[in-house]
Amino acid sequence: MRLELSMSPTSARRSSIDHLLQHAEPGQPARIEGWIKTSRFSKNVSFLHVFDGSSPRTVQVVLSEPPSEDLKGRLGIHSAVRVQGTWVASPGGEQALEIQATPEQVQVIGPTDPSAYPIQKKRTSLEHLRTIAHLRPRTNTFQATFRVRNALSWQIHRFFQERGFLWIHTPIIAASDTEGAGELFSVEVPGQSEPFFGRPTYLTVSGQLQVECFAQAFSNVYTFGPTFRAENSNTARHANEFWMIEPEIAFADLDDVIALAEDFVRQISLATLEQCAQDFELFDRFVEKGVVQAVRSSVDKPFARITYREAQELLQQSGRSFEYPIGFGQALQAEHERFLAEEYFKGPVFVTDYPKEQKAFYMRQNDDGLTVAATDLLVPRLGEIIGGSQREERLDQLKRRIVELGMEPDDYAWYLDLRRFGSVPHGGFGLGFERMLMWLTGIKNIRDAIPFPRTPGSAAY
RNA sequence: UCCCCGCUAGCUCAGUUGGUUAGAGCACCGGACUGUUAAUCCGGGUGUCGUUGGUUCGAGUCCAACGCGGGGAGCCA
Repeated sequence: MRLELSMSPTSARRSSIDHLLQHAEPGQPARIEGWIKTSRFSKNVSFLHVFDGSSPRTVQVVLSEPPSEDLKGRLGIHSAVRVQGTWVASPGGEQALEIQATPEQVQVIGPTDPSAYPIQKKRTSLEHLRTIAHLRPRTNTFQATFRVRNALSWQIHRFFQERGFLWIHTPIIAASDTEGAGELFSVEVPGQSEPFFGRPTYLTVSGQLQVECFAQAFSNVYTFGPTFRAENSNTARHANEFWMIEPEIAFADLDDVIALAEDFVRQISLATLEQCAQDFELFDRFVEKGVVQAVRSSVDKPFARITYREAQELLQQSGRSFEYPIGFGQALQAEHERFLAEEYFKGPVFVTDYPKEQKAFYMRQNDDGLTVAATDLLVPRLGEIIGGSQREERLDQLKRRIVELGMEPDDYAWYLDLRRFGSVPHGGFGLGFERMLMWLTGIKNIRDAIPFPRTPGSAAY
Protein backbone atom coordinates (compact mmCIF):
# COMPACT_ATOMS: atom_id res chain seq x y z
CA MET A 1 0.00 0.00 0.00
CA ARG A 2 1.39 3.38 -0.97
CA LEU A 3 0.93 5.90 1.81
CA GLU A 4 -0.61 9.18 0.75
CA LEU A 5 0.09 11.22 3.85
CA SER A 6 -0.07 14.49 1.97
CA MET A 7 -3.47 14.00 0.40
CA SER A 8 -5.43 15.93 2.96
CA PRO A 9 -5.17 19.67 3.55
CA THR A 10 -3.47 20.74 6.73
CA SER A 11 -6.64 22.49 7.85
CA ALA A 12 -9.82 23.83 6.38
CA ARG A 13 -8.16 27.20 5.84
CA ARG A 14 -4.91 26.24 4.21
CA SER A 15 -3.06 23.44 2.48
CA SER A 16 0.47 22.33 3.17
CA ILE A 17 3.21 23.23 0.74
CA ASP A 18 3.90 19.54 0.21
CA HIS A 19 0.28 19.00 -0.82
CA LEU A 20 0.21 22.06 -3.06
CA LEU A 21 3.43 21.21 -4.86
CA GLN A 22 1.91 17.89 -5.83
CA HIS A 23 -1.58 19.01 -6.68
CA ALA A 24 -1.67 22.67 -7.71
CA GLU A 25 -2.32 23.46 -11.37
CA PRO A 26 -1.07 26.47 -13.35
CA GLY A 27 -3.66 29.22 -13.37
CA GLN A 28 -5.11 28.35 -9.97
CA PRO A 29 -5.16 30.96 -7.22
CA ALA A 30 -2.37 30.37 -4.71
CA ARG A 31 -2.12 30.88 -0.99
CA ILE A 32 0.71 29.69 1.21
CA GLU A 33 1.90 30.40 4.71
CA GLY A 34 5.42 29.71 5.85
CA TRP A 35 8.88 31.05 6.48
CA ILE A 36 11.39 32.45 4.04
CA LYS A 37 14.41 30.21 3.45
CA THR A 38 16.22 32.59 1.09
CA SER A 39 15.34 35.69 -0.88
CA ARG A 40 16.97 37.41 -3.87
CA PHE A 41 16.14 40.87 -5.11
CA SER A 42 16.96 42.68 -8.34
CA LYS A 43 15.64 45.80 -9.99
CA ASN A 44 12.82 44.12 -11.86
CA VAL A 45 12.28 40.69 -10.37
CA SER A 46 12.57 39.15 -6.91
CA PHE A 47 12.51 35.58 -5.66
CA LEU A 48 11.38 34.32 -2.27
CA HIS A 49 11.75 30.70 -1.25
CA VAL A 50 9.14 29.70 1.32
CA PHE A 51 8.91 26.50 3.39
CA ASP A 52 6.44 25.31 6.00
CA GLY A 53 8.01 22.05 7.18
CA SER A 54 5.72 19.77 5.22
CA SER A 55 8.29 19.15 2.49
CA PRO A 56 12.02 19.42 1.92
CA ARG A 57 11.11 21.54 -1.09
CA THR A 58 10.47 25.26 -0.98
CA VAL A 59 7.94 27.20 -3.01
CA GLN A 60 9.47 29.86 -5.22
CA VAL A 61 7.50 33.08 -5.13
CA VAL A 62 8.25 35.46 -8.00
CA LEU A 63 7.59 39.17 -7.59
CA SER A 64 7.57 40.88 -10.96
CA GLU A 65 7.62 44.34 -9.42
CA PRO A 66 10.16 45.49 -6.85
CA PRO A 67 8.94 45.59 -3.27
CA SER A 68 9.24 48.81 -1.28
CA GLU A 69 12.49 49.25 0.65
CA ASP A 70 10.53 48.70 3.85
CA LEU A 71 8.98 45.45 2.66
CA LYS A 72 12.27 44.25 1.20
CA GLY A 73 13.92 44.72 4.58
CA ARG A 74 11.29 42.45 6.11
CA LEU A 75 11.65 39.61 3.63
CA GLY A 76 14.94 38.15 4.85
CA ILE A 77 15.71 34.68 6.16
CA HIS A 78 13.00 33.17 8.37
CA SER A 79 10.49 35.98 8.20
CA ALA A 80 7.02 34.48 8.48
CA VAL A 81 4.87 35.33 5.49
CA ARG A 82 1.51 34.74 3.90
CA VAL A 83 1.58 34.88 0.11
CA GLN A 84 -1.36 34.93 -2.24
CA GLY A 85 -1.02 34.97 -5.99
CA THR A 86 -1.29 32.58 -8.89
CA TRP A 87 0.30 29.20 -9.55
CA VAL A 88 2.25 29.24 -12.81
CA ALA A 89 4.58 26.85 -14.60
CA SER A 90 8.14 27.77 -13.71
CA PRO A 91 10.65 28.56 -16.45
CA GLY A 92 13.44 27.80 -13.97
CA GLY A 93 15.01 24.37 -13.90
CA GLU A 94 14.75 23.64 -10.19
CA GLN A 95 10.97 23.54 -9.83
CA ALA A 96 7.91 22.76 -11.93
CA LEU A 97 5.55 25.24 -10.32
CA GLU A 98 5.95 28.63 -8.73
CA ILE A 99 3.75 31.43 -7.45
CA GLN A 100 3.48 34.70 -9.33
CA ALA A 101 2.60 37.52 -6.95
CA THR A 102 2.73 41.27 -6.48
CA PRO A 103 4.39 42.88 -3.46
CA GLU A 104 0.93 43.73 -2.15
CA GLN A 105 0.10 40.02 -2.05
CA VAL A 106 2.98 39.33 0.34
CA GLN A 107 2.04 39.81 3.98
CA VAL A 108 4.76 39.69 6.62
CA ILE A 109 3.25 38.02 9.67
CA GLY A 110 6.39 37.85 11.81
CA PRO A 111 9.58 39.52 10.59
CA THR A 112 13.11 38.38 11.42
CA ASP A 113 16.06 40.77 11.72
CA PRO A 114 18.75 38.98 9.71
CA SER A 115 21.62 40.74 11.44
CA ALA A 116 20.45 39.42 14.82
CA TYR A 117 19.29 35.99 13.68
CA PRO A 118 21.72 33.26 14.84
CA ILE A 119 21.20 30.99 11.83
CA GLN A 120 22.72 32.06 8.57
CA LYS A 121 22.17 31.33 4.93
CA LYS A 122 25.16 29.04 4.86
CA ARG A 123 26.39 25.72 6.15
CA THR A 124 26.39 25.63 9.96
CA SER A 125 28.02 22.97 12.10
CA LEU A 126 25.83 20.51 13.99
CA GLU A 127 27.83 21.26 17.15
CA HIS A 128 26.87 24.93 16.95
CA LEU A 129 23.24 24.14 16.20
CA ARG A 130 23.14 22.06 19.39
CA THR A 131 23.76 25.27 21.31
CA ILE A 132 20.62 26.79 19.75
CA ALA A 133 18.43 23.72 19.91
CA HIS A 134 15.29 25.85 20.00
CA LEU A 135 16.07 27.19 16.52
CA ARG A 136 17.62 24.21 14.82
CA PRO A 137 14.30 22.56 13.79
CA ARG A 138 14.08 25.19 11.07
CA THR A 139 17.33 24.14 9.35
CA ASN A 140 17.38 21.78 6.37
CA THR A 141 19.14 18.96 8.19
CA PHE A 142 16.83 18.99 11.19
CA GLN A 143 13.74 19.43 9.03
CA ALA A 144 14.74 16.19 7.32
CA THR A 145 15.72 14.51 10.59
CA PHE A 146 12.44 15.12 12.32
CA ARG A 147 10.32 14.25 9.33
CA VAL A 148 12.19 10.93 9.16
CA ARG A 149 11.90 10.47 12.92
CA ASN A 150 8.15 10.92 12.62
CA ALA A 151 7.94 8.55 9.64
CA LEU A 152 10.01 5.90 11.40
CA SER A 153 7.80 5.95 14.47
CA TRP A 154 4.72 5.72 12.26
CA GLN A 155 6.18 2.76 10.34
CA ILE A 156 7.01 1.03 13.63
CA HIS A 157 3.43 1.34 14.83
CA ARG A 158 2.19 0.29 11.40
CA PHE A 159 4.39 -2.81 11.42
CA PHE A 160 2.97 -4.00 14.72
CA GLN A 161 -0.60 -2.88 14.16
CA GLU A 162 -0.79 -4.71 10.82
CA ARG A 163 0.32 -7.86 12.64
CA GLY A 164 -2.20 -7.57 15.45
CA PHE A 165 0.17 -6.43 18.20
CA LEU A 166 -1.33 -4.30 20.97
CA TRP A 167 0.50 -1.13 21.95
CA ILE A 168 0.74 -1.23 25.74
CA HIS A 169 1.43 2.03 27.60
CA THR A 170 3.72 0.75 30.32
CA PRO A 171 4.40 3.12 33.22
CA ILE A 172 7.04 5.84 33.13
CA ILE A 173 7.28 5.75 36.92
CA ALA A 174 8.52 2.36 37.99
CA ALA A 175 8.91 0.70 41.38
CA SER A 176 11.96 -1.37 40.56
CA ASP A 177 14.90 -1.63 38.25
CA THR A 178 14.17 -4.08 35.45
CA GLU A 179 17.72 -5.28 35.07
CA GLY A 180 18.38 -5.58 38.78
CA ALA A 181 21.26 -3.22 38.21
CA GLY A 182 22.01 -0.04 36.36
CA GLU A 183 21.58 3.51 37.42
CA LEU A 184 18.19 5.05 38.04
CA PHE A 185 16.68 8.49 38.33
CA SER A 186 14.56 8.57 41.45
CA VAL A 187 11.11 10.14 41.51
CA GLU A 188 10.29 12.16 44.58
CA VAL A 189 8.48 15.30 45.67
CA PRO A 190 10.86 18.10 46.66
CA GLY A 191 10.76 18.76 50.40
CA GLN A 192 8.74 15.66 51.16
CA SER A 193 10.58 13.04 53.16
CA GLU A 194 8.07 10.18 52.85
CA PRO A 195 7.99 8.52 49.42
CA PHE A 196 4.96 9.80 47.54
CA PHE A 197 4.03 6.31 46.34
CA GLY A 198 4.76 4.65 49.66
CA ARG A 199 7.95 3.13 48.29
CA PRO A 200 10.96 4.35 46.35
CA THR A 201 10.13 4.96 42.71
CA TYR A 202 12.22 5.64 39.65
CA LEU A 203 11.92 6.64 36.04
CA THR A 204 11.59 3.48 33.98
CA VAL A 205 14.64 1.87 32.43
CA SER A 206 12.46 -0.57 30.49
CA GLY A 207 8.83 -1.52 30.23
CA GLN A 208 9.67 -5.14 29.64
CA LEU A 209 8.62 -6.72 32.93
CA GLN A 210 5.28 -4.95 32.80
CA VAL A 211 4.67 -5.68 29.15
CA GLU A 212 5.29 -9.38 29.84
CA CYS A 213 2.12 -9.32 31.93
CA PHE A 214 0.21 -8.22 28.88
CA ALA A 215 1.93 -10.71 26.58
CA GLN A 216 0.58 -13.43 28.90
CA ALA A 217 -2.91 -12.11 28.20
CA PHE A 218 -2.88 -10.60 24.70
CA SER A 219 -0.17 -12.82 23.13
CA ASN A 220 1.51 -10.16 20.97
CA VAL A 221 2.21 -6.73 22.45
CA TYR A 222 4.73 -3.91 22.30
CA THR A 223 5.80 -0.79 24.13
CA PHE A 224 7.01 2.39 22.49
CA GLY A 225 7.92 5.21 24.81
CA PRO A 226 10.60 7.14 26.65
CA THR A 227 13.21 5.41 28.78
CA PHE A 228 15.64 6.84 31.31
CA ARG A 229 19.12 5.80 32.35
CA ALA A 230 21.17 7.74 34.88
CA GLU A 231 24.45 6.45 33.51
CA ASN A 232 27.26 8.94 33.16
CA SER A 233 27.84 8.03 29.56
CA ASN A 234 29.49 10.61 27.34
CA THR A 235 29.35 9.16 23.87
CA ALA A 236 27.67 9.91 20.57
CA ARG A 237 25.39 6.91 21.08
CA HIS A 238 24.04 7.49 24.59
CA ALA A 239 21.43 9.81 25.99
CA ASN A 240 19.88 9.75 29.45
CA GLU A 241 16.40 10.02 27.96
CA PHE A 242 15.70 8.03 24.83
CA TRP A 243 12.88 6.13 23.20
CA MET A 244 12.68 2.39 23.06
CA ILE A 245 10.49 -0.17 21.33
CA GLU A 246 9.96 -3.48 23.12
CA PRO A 247 7.80 -6.15 21.49
CA GLU A 248 6.94 -9.23 23.53
CA ILE A 249 5.46 -12.36 22.01
CA ALA A 250 3.89 -15.38 23.73
CA PHE A 251 4.14 -19.02 22.63
CA ALA A 252 7.51 -18.15 21.15
CA ASP A 253 11.13 -19.23 21.43
CA LEU A 254 14.39 -17.48 20.54
CA ASP A 255 14.00 -18.40 16.87
CA ASP A 256 10.65 -16.64 16.79
CA VAL A 257 12.12 -13.57 18.46
CA ILE A 258 14.94 -13.43 15.92
CA ALA A 259 12.57 -13.90 13.00
CA LEU A 260 10.42 -11.06 14.29
CA ALA A 261 13.40 -8.77 14.80
CA GLU A 262 14.74 -9.40 11.32
CA ASP A 263 11.38 -8.86 9.67
CA PHE A 264 10.88 -5.75 11.77
CA VAL A 265 14.21 -4.11 10.96
CA ARG A 266 13.83 -4.89 7.26
CA GLN A 267 10.25 -3.65 6.94
CA ILE A 268 10.56 -0.41 8.89
CA SER A 269 13.82 0.43 7.10
CA LEU A 270 12.45 -0.02 3.60
CA ALA A 271 9.13 1.65 4.37
CA THR A 272 10.81 4.70 5.92
CA LEU A 273 13.25 5.03 3.02
CA GLU A 274 10.28 5.04 0.69
CA GLN A 275 8.09 7.38 2.70
CA CYS A 276 10.85 9.99 3.05
CA ALA A 277 12.70 9.50 -0.23
CA GLN A 278 13.33 13.22 -0.70
CA ASP A 279 14.66 13.67 2.82
CA PHE A 280 17.01 10.74 2.38
CA GLU A 281 18.57 12.50 -0.62
CA LEU A 282 19.88 15.06 1.87
CA PHE A 283 21.29 12.43 4.23
CA ASP A 284 22.83 10.59 1.30
CA ARG A 285 24.56 13.74 0.01
CA PHE A 286 25.52 15.68 3.11
CA VAL A 287 25.35 13.47 6.20
CA GLU A 288 26.70 10.06 5.17
CA LYS A 289 27.54 9.48 1.55
CA GLY A 290 25.93 6.32 0.19
CA VAL A 291 23.90 5.65 3.32
CA VAL A 292 20.72 4.76 1.44
CA GLN A 293 22.43 2.08 -0.64
CA ALA A 294 24.26 0.81 2.42
CA VAL A 295 21.01 0.37 4.34
CA ARG A 296 19.28 -1.22 1.35
CA SER A 297 22.04 -3.76 0.78
CA SER A 298 22.12 -4.52 4.50
CA VAL A 299 18.45 -5.44 4.64
CA ASP A 300 18.17 -6.98 1.16
CA LYS A 301 19.79 -10.23 2.21
CA PRO A 302 19.01 -12.53 5.15
CA PHE A 303 20.75 -11.44 8.34
CA ALA A 304 23.67 -13.54 9.50
CA ARG A 305 23.34 -15.53 12.70
CA ILE A 306 26.05 -17.00 14.90
CA THR A 307 26.38 -18.03 18.51
CA TYR A 308 28.48 -16.10 20.97
CA ARG A 309 30.87 -19.07 21.07
CA GLU A 310 31.23 -19.00 17.27
CA ALA A 311 31.76 -15.25 17.40
CA GLN A 312 34.64 -15.68 19.80
CA GLU A 313 36.13 -18.34 17.55
CA LEU A 314 35.84 -16.04 14.52
CA LEU A 315 37.64 -13.32 16.43
CA GLN A 316 40.42 -15.74 17.38
CA GLN A 317 40.78 -16.98 13.80
CA SER A 318 40.77 -13.45 12.38
CA GLY A 319 44.42 -12.93 13.22
CA ARG A 320 43.56 -9.44 14.36
CA SER A 321 45.05 -7.94 17.43
CA PHE A 322 42.31 -6.47 19.55
CA GLU A 323 42.70 -4.15 22.48
CA TYR A 324 40.40 -6.25 24.66
CA PRO A 325 40.82 -9.98 25.31
CA ILE A 326 38.81 -12.52 23.37
CA GLY A 327 37.68 -16.04 24.17
CA PHE A 328 34.68 -17.68 25.80
CA GLY A 329 33.59 -15.65 28.80
CA GLN A 330 35.02 -12.38 27.54
CA ALA A 331 32.63 -9.55 26.70
CA LEU A 332 32.08 -8.63 23.08
CA GLN A 333 33.54 -5.13 22.99
CA ALA A 334 32.73 -2.41 20.50
CA GLU A 335 35.83 -3.26 18.47
CA HIS A 336 34.73 -6.90 18.28
CA GLU A 337 31.19 -6.02 17.29
CA ARG A 338 32.43 -3.73 14.55
CA PHE A 339 34.73 -6.41 13.18
CA LEU A 340 31.86 -8.89 13.00
CA ALA A 341 29.24 -6.59 11.46
CA GLU A 342 31.41 -4.35 9.29
CA GLU A 343 34.23 -6.55 8.13
CA TYR A 344 33.32 -10.18 8.49
CA PHE A 345 29.61 -10.27 7.69
CA LYS A 346 29.37 -6.80 6.08
CA GLY A 347 25.79 -6.55 7.29
CA PRO A 348 23.51 -7.15 10.26
CA VAL A 349 24.34 -10.18 12.36
CA PHE A 350 22.51 -11.81 15.25
CA VAL A 351 24.77 -13.11 17.99
CA THR A 352 23.03 -15.64 20.25
CA ASP A 353 23.52 -17.68 23.40
CA TYR A 354 25.66 -15.44 25.55
CA PRO A 355 27.18 -16.56 28.86
CA LYS A 356 24.55 -16.11 31.54
CA GLU A 357 26.86 -13.90 33.60
CA GLN A 358 26.73 -11.26 30.88
CA LYS A 359 22.96 -11.09 30.64
CA ALA A 360 19.90 -10.25 32.71
CA PHE A 361 18.30 -12.56 35.25
CA TYR A 362 15.11 -13.13 33.29
CA MET A 363 16.73 -14.69 30.23
CA ARG A 364 16.01 -18.37 29.61
CA GLN A 365 18.79 -20.69 30.72
CA ASN A 366 20.12 -23.07 28.08
CA ASP A 367 20.64 -26.76 28.76
CA ASP A 368 24.42 -26.33 28.80
CA GLY A 369 24.10 -24.50 32.12
CA LEU A 370 26.47 -21.84 30.85
CA THR A 371 24.53 -19.72 28.39
CA VAL A 372 21.14 -18.11 28.01
CA ALA A 373 18.80 -17.80 25.03
CA ALA A 374 19.74 -14.19 24.33
CA THR A 375 20.50 -12.33 21.13
CA ASP A 376 22.00 -9.01 20.13
CA LEU A 377 21.65 -7.62 16.64
CA LEU A 378 24.84 -5.93 15.50
CA VAL A 379 24.83 -3.61 12.50
CA PRO A 380 27.65 -1.89 10.61
CA ARG A 381 28.62 1.63 11.78
CA LEU A 382 26.68 1.44 15.05
CA GLY A 383 27.16 -1.92 16.70
CA GLU A 384 24.29 -3.16 18.85
CA ILE A 385 20.84 -1.80 18.07
CA ILE A 386 18.74 -4.65 19.43
CA GLY A 387 19.04 -6.74 22.55
CA GLY A 388 16.54 -9.52 23.12
CA SER A 389 15.94 -12.96 24.54
CA GLN A 390 13.61 -15.78 25.23
CA ARG A 391 12.44 -15.29 28.81
CA GLU A 392 12.75 -17.87 31.55
CA GLU A 393 9.20 -19.22 31.81
CA ARG A 394 10.00 -21.98 34.36
CA LEU A 395 9.23 -20.85 37.89
CA ASP A 396 11.90 -22.86 39.66
CA GLN A 397 14.72 -21.85 37.34
CA LEU A 398 13.75 -18.18 37.46
CA LYS A 399 13.50 -18.17 41.25
CA ARG A 400 16.85 -19.92 41.56
CA ARG A 401 18.51 -17.37 39.30
CA ILE A 402 17.07 -14.45 41.27
CA VAL A 403 18.47 -15.91 44.47
CA GLU A 404 21.81 -16.72 42.85
CA LEU A 405 22.21 -13.09 41.90
CA GLY A 406 21.48 -11.93 45.42
CA MET A 407 18.19 -10.34 44.48
CA GLU A 408 15.11 -10.43 46.67
CA PRO A 409 12.42 -12.82 45.30
CA ASP A 410 9.69 -10.94 47.16
CA ASP A 411 10.42 -7.86 45.06
CA TYR A 412 9.53 -9.91 41.99
CA ALA A 413 6.49 -11.68 43.39
CA TRP A 414 4.17 -10.38 40.69
CA TYR A 415 6.68 -11.23 37.97
CA LEU A 416 7.04 -14.73 39.35
CA ASP A 417 3.25 -15.08 39.38
CA LEU A 418 3.35 -15.02 35.58
CA ARG A 419 5.26 -18.30 35.82
CA ARG A 420 2.77 -19.68 38.30
CA PHE A 421 -0.40 -19.18 36.30
CA GLY A 422 -0.52 -20.28 32.67
CA SER A 423 3.12 -19.71 31.96
CA VAL A 424 4.16 -20.14 28.32
CA PRO A 425 7.43 -19.78 26.47
CA HIS A 426 7.79 -16.16 25.38
CA GLY A 427 10.34 -13.58 24.46
CA GLY A 428 11.01 -10.19 22.96
CA PHE A 429 13.57 -7.56 22.26
CA GLY A 430 14.36 -3.90 22.79
CA LEU A 431 15.24 -1.53 19.97
CA GLY A 432 16.80 1.85 20.63
CA PHE A 433 14.67 4.20 18.57
CA GLU A 434 17.31 6.90 18.12
CA ARG A 435 19.93 4.32 17.20
CA MET A 436 17.65 2.98 14.50
CA LEU A 437 17.18 6.53 13.25
CA MET A 438 20.93 7.06 13.24
CA TRP A 439 21.49 3.85 11.34
CA LEU A 440 19.02 4.82 8.63
CA THR A 441 20.13 8.42 8.21
CA GLY A 442 23.84 8.32 8.99
CA ILE A 443 23.42 10.87 11.80
CA LYS A 444 26.50 10.37 13.91
CA ASN A 445 25.51 11.87 17.26
CA ILE A 446 22.39 10.86 19.16
CA ARG A 447 22.08 14.48 20.31
CA ASP A 448 21.11 15.32 16.72
CA ALA A 449 18.49 12.59 16.49
CA ILE A 450 16.27 13.73 19.38
CA PRO A 451 14.49 17.09 19.73
CA PHE A 452 15.99 18.22 23.02
CA PRO A 453 18.70 15.80 24.13
CA ARG A 454 19.35 15.05 27.79
CA THR A 455 22.97 14.10 28.44
CA PRO A 456 25.17 14.33 31.55
CA GLY A 457 25.51 17.97 32.53
CA SER A 458 23.12 19.15 29.87
CA ALA A 459 19.36 19.67 30.05
CA ALA A 460 18.77 23.14 28.67
CA TYR A 461 15.37 23.92 27.14
C1' U B 1 33.96 7.80 35.01
C1' C B 2 38.79 7.49 32.12
C1' C B 3 42.08 9.16 27.86
C1' C B 4 42.93 12.78 23.95
C1' C B 5 41.84 17.45 21.38
C1' G B 6 39.76 22.27 21.09
C1' C B 7 37.86 27.35 22.85
C1' U B 8 40.29 34.06 18.48
C1' A B 9 34.46 38.42 14.56
C1' G B 10 27.57 36.16 13.79
C1' C B 11 29.71 31.10 11.68
C1' U B 12 34.15 28.11 10.12
C1' C B 13 39.01 28.93 11.05
C1' A B 14 44.47 31.18 10.45
C1' G B 15 47.58 33.79 13.87
C1' U B 16 55.46 32.27 13.18
C1' U B 17 60.97 31.57 18.34
C1' G B 18 56.07 35.72 23.45
C1' G B 19 56.75 42.01 20.69
C1' U B 20 53.80 47.50 19.17
C1' U B 21 47.34 48.96 15.40
C1' A B 22 44.02 41.36 15.55
C1' G B 23 43.49 38.29 10.10
C1' A B 24 40.75 35.32 6.00
C1' G B 25 36.36 33.12 3.81
C1' C B 26 31.32 33.10 4.42
C1' A B 27 27.25 35.65 7.05
C1' C B 28 25.69 40.74 7.88
C1' C B 29 25.32 46.13 6.20
C1' G B 30 25.50 49.68 1.76
C1' G B 31 25.54 49.91 -3.62
C1' A B 32 25.27 47.75 -8.71
C1' C B 33 23.38 44.03 -11.80
C1' U B 34 20.68 39.61 -13.10
C1' G B 35 14.36 34.55 -14.45
C1' U B 36 17.46 33.82 -10.00
C1' U B 37 18.28 28.69 -7.46
C1' A B 38 23.77 28.67 -1.17
C1' A B 39 23.05 34.02 -7.70
C1' U B 40 27.08 37.36 -9.15
C1' C B 41 30.19 41.96 -8.80
C1' C B 42 32.09 46.41 -5.86
C1' G B 43 32.69 48.60 -0.95
C1' G B 44 32.45 48.22 4.65
C1' G B 45 35.59 44.70 10.25
C1' U B 46 31.23 44.36 13.36
C1' G B 47 36.39 41.41 18.57
C1' U B 48 35.89 41.16 26.80
C1' C B 49 41.27 36.14 21.88
C1' G B 50 36.28 30.80 27.23
C1' U B 51 37.00 32.41 32.79
C1' U B 52 40.25 33.25 36.84
C1' G B 53 45.03 33.41 38.57
C1' G B 54 50.34 33.08 37.51
C1' U B 55 55.29 33.72 34.77
C1' U B 56 57.29 38.03 31.98
C1' C B 57 59.54 44.64 30.59
C1' G B 58 55.59 42.67 27.44
C1' A B 59 50.73 37.05 26.82
C1' G B 60 45.83 35.45 21.63
C1' U B 61 50.74 32.84 22.13
C1' C B 62 53.89 30.00 28.09
C1' C B 63 51.97 27.60 33.07
C1' A B 64 47.82 26.14 36.52
C1' A B 65 42.83 25.60 37.95
C1' C B 66 37.93 25.89 36.46
C1' G B 67 34.00 26.05 32.65
C1' C B 68 32.10 24.64 27.99
C1' G B 69 32.39 21.80 23.45
C1' G B 70 34.20 17.66 20.45
C1' G B 71 36.44 12.67 19.57
C1' G B 72 37.50 7.83 21.68
C1' A B 73 36.73 4.03 25.75
C1' G B 74 33.64 1.75 29.39
C1' C B 75 28.29 0.96 30.43
C1' C B 76 24.31 -0.03 27.30
C1' A B 77 19.62 0.70 23.68
